[in-house]
Amino acid sequence: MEGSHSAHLFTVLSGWGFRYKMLDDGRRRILNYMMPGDLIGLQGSLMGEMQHSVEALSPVTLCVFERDKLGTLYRNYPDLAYDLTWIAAQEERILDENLLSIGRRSALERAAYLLAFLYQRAKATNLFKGERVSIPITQQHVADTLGLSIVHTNKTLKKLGERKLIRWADRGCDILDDEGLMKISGWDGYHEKNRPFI
Amino acid sequence: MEGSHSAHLFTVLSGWGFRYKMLDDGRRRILNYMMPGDLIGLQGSLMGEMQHSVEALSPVTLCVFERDKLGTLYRNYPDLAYDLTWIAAQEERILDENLLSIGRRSALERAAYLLAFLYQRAKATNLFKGERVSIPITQQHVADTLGLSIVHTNKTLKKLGERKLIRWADRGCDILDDEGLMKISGWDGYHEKNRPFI
DNA sequence: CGTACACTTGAGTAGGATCAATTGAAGTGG
DNA sequence: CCACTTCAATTGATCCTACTCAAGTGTACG
Repeated sequence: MEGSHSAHLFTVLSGWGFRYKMLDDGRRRILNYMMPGDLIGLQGSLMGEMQHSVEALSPVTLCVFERDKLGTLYRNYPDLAYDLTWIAAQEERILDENLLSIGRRSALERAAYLLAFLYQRAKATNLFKGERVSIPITQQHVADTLGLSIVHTNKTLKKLGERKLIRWADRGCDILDDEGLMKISGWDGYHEKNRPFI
Repeated sequence: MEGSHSAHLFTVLSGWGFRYKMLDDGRRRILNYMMPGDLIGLQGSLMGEMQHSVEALSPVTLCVFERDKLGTLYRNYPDLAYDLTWIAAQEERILDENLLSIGRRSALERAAYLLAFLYQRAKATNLFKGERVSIPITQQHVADTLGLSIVHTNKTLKKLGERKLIRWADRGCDILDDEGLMKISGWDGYHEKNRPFI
């Protein structure tokens, strides 16, 4: 929860989750999604207090670090420290991309971007074992990520469905045409090399 | 420039700048503003290539690091390495906040947030020596930050001016009522403690 | 004196919000 | 096993915020 003083820092080992913030009036804003290899709570560890909340979308397993030992880690394991910074910088890069998308693209473009992005990230982390290629989110999640109303989100996703780019199952989305989504969104894909796994 | 392979990492010592990305159609998206104490090029240093461009808003002085020596720094100066991560995490926090604002607030709220935010950050970094309290940006910058058209940005800023919250000078904005802006934006201010200065 | 750039202003339009209902699947408890 | 609730997805109608188009002003500068 936002505002909590967790004594821990986590690495996601398996499963899906998301980071979000709430506004006073009850509206939720999803900031990003968490997948294996992501860090949870770095901000909290460095600055004393979580600035956002985190929630799971599927059963998740985590690796736990003691927050107090972060200083020790920096002193004794410079390579790990470097990896931590790398992951933080990568998260920053993703946020840049999201910001670009939300500020300057239409609803259809944004939706296409989000789904292509989630699909590609998930694929890069082996979240799709075998053929099952479904993203475990609701349309409300999409709306809260893109800053659209649910109604309009629904109509937008329906358009993507009509074009055979995705198929919306209950509580999940199947990607049918990754390339097609990227073309609509004007996004050139997720290129990440050598992500360290802590 | 985005895509460049700079051999350097910089710290801003004085002056204003901003980070941005361009879309194919020529539209610009400002991601964040840079002030004394900020890092430029960490992403580029860690991942080999700049993912965004940077531009100055006023004369700027920088402190230069050799990118190659980042490994050495992590091995020999763990405290500095820790500070680097701290700054990266802080940037992430600011991006979260921007994302929240852009996705879930009206034009007036967003504009109020942006100006209050810039004002408070600048104040925290001693950018305002003496009485001169002016933010050196054009309305085009505001538009490209908030994802609004210039026309609508102009009308929105005018409203803030009518309410005596700001005064728009040519190429600059004076903040008259910081509290009032925060109230409109529904933002509770910039609380940053102990930022390291590298 | 001409050009460029930042800022203004007005008119018409459209993309997405809000309001209001409905369907359908998945629990849950008696 | 069936009524009852809940939550996700869907659809239609109306409204309004912010966009686009189109001019115009004022100032700085070569």
